[in-house]
Amino acid sequence: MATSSTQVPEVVVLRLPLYVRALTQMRDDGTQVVSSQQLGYRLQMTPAQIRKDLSYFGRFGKQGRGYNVEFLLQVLGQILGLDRRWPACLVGVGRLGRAIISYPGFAPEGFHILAAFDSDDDQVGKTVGGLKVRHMARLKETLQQERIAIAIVAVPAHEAQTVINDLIEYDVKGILNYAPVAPQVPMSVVLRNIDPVLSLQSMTYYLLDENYDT
Amino acid sequence: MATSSTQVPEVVVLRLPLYVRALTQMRDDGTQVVSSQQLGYRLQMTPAQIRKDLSYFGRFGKQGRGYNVEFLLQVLGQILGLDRRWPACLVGVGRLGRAIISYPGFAPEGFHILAAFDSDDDQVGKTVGGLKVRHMARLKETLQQERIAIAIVAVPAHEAQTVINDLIEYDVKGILNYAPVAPQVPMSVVLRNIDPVLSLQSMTYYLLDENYDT
DNA sequence: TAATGTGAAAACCTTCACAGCT
DNA sequence: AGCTGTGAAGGTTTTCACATTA
Repeated sequence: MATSSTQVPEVVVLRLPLYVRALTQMRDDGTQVVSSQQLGYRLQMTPAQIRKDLSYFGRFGKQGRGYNVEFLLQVLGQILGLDRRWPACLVGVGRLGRAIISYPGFAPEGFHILAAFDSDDDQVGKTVGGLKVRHMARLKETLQQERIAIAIVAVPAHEAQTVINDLIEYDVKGILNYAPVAPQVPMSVVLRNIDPVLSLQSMTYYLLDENYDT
Repeated sequence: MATSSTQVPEVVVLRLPLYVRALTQMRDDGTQVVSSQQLGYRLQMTPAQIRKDLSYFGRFGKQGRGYNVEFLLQVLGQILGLDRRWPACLVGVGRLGRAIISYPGFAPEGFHILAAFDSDDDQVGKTVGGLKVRHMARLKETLQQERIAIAIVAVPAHEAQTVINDLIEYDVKGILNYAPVAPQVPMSVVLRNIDPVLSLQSMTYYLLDENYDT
């Protein structure tokens, strides 16, 4: 229960969802107990790292046995806040935005897109994926009414920073940004970028012949 | 020119595309010279880090002045292999796959999706985003003919590992994986995962009140 | 003067190795 | 016997600070 006073490294927090994934699948396969060894094998990481990561939050295993999958899942869910609903909104209902709205992977994990916005008057009023598109002018009002803390941004690159500034002004705390830019946000706001082109551009470095190992 | 014998840290390689992005925009804005200070401000990182990162590859700046934007862009493009075309293929033409095919951000960066595959016979033969969908059985043949080294995977989670195994068998060297799994690949293959749910699940940790700083 | 490039120091993260519990 | 939890060691990455050069 007692949150450790030592600050948890961000890399550790980034790995926890990976553990949740693997554990969920193991549970669905009927596994009841798992060792750091087994989990590590599944995720291609060392058992020591998994144990160390978990130790930042408490002592969840049983010596000689391992971790109870169900229990560990519950604990990790609580640590990450996955035991709640997270209302979210989408800004930008172009091709990408539409794909995001219809993506069926968010809701089962508790992320519910409750509103969609666009600055294009031709889009406003239309229904996309069951949501009536609202004008950006209604951002503030909607965020407050629906208690939305998370925004997903899928607008053109040149509009992203402006949109993000608005979102922050209206108290959004987390932003999942799909626009190919590196937005500036205050430290109090959590930003995650989804950028396949950047991923490809670092990948190619390793595909060049010059960089193959001897 | 001479590739340094010291191995470049992966974190550094992951940051280079960020520099490319920022520099490209600066160039388009008419900036000709930039200091590590200015670039750092733009990307929210320390000037020292930028200088150190670049120093792994050579000496590209001028003391007292900074870096020539155009020149640095050219150098970084060469280091990352962005000065080539990268033929790629897509596996899985469901909702997500279709969105990826129509995403206009890949081609301008040299990533060209030349073929699309699906295991669903109802999809095979249809045209999606200008590409005729091929059956998975034609994977090997096509990859070799088109000299494709990069595959984009957008199949359901439970099919991902199988598809990826095939791709690797047929000599794909880089995989951009959109399926919500942690696939196992040999070290010789470069894997990048795009997983918005994982991003959200680590974000929420910081949105919980208990974790706010005093 | 102004900014790079870089050894050295500091901070950070991972792995080791083993005491201790089941 | 087997595996966790964890200090300590080891390795990596970031930051500092300054000699150097345009």
